[in-house]
Amino acid sequence: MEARRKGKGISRKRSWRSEEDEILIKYIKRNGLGNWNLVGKNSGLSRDGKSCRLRWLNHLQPGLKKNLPFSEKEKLVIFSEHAVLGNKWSDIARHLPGRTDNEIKNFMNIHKKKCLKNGVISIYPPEISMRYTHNGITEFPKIASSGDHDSVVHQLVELMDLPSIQNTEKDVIDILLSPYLHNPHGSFELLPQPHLAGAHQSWNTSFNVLSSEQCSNLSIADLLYSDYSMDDDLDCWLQFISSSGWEETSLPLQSRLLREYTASASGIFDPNQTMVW
DNA sequence: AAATTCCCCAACCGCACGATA
DNA sequence: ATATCGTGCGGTTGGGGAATT
Repeated sequence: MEARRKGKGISRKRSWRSEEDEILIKYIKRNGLGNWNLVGKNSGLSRDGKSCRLRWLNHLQPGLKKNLPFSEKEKLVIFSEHAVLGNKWSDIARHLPGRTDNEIKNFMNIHKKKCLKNGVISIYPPEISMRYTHNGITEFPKIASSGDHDSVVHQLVELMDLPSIQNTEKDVIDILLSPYLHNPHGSFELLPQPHLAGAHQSWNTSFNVLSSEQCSNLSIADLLYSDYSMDDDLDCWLQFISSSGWEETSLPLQSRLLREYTASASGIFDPNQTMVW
């Protein structure tokens, strides 16, 4: 009635009361799991079978880790499986005892939303996305959310305020990557981009300089997690690039060139420094 | 303190698929 | 072969508490 008065129509949602839960649990204890439609009809609940099934699976069945936040290990499993399976929530849930598909779906949807809001393109932590980097080529991780591919790319284009490019993933990636390719110290660095402010915070990690080997194995996703600002010495770097035949070289060779260059650079960069997450 | 906005998560919807009649 | 039913799945919605103004 309240909803109707507010002109929003009648709400379809009705939360389960504890009395209803008790009835459902008793019914299933007595009759076992079987035909959910019969549960709806015979339990005395004014709920349909689907609703009963959902309530049981997501909240009442034994062994659920209800009210326990996902552990870091569980999160890693989710990301790892999602990178392979995509939105196959029930398949992912099979790897996590006590967790439901709905729970995982909610977690990922919230996570994706945060990534999108913060301008983080890769939804996966680097340790996951690096797994899918082979021979220097990374399969770009799935981005965000609902909607078809084009609409996702369109979202990105809007989000990143890139007005005049084609709506293709390649164009978006090219533009996203371009700032990194001009770093003079052998580490890939991110140009100042206000729309990416705070992006690195999503993993609660710190990101130090990468060694050149690490750079050569980096994925787009990993690059997008860095939060370094552009170095002033751009001209020097560009000069090095143009004289090195960089464009024609293979990734391993580029890696070596980077190493050589950084070794001769001002000492800001330590080629042996490791990445800290 | 009150109003508003944000965010999370439980509940719902529609569709696909397999089993059965 | 096909109609019906039950189940499972993924996408979406909206209630309500938390955070912010």
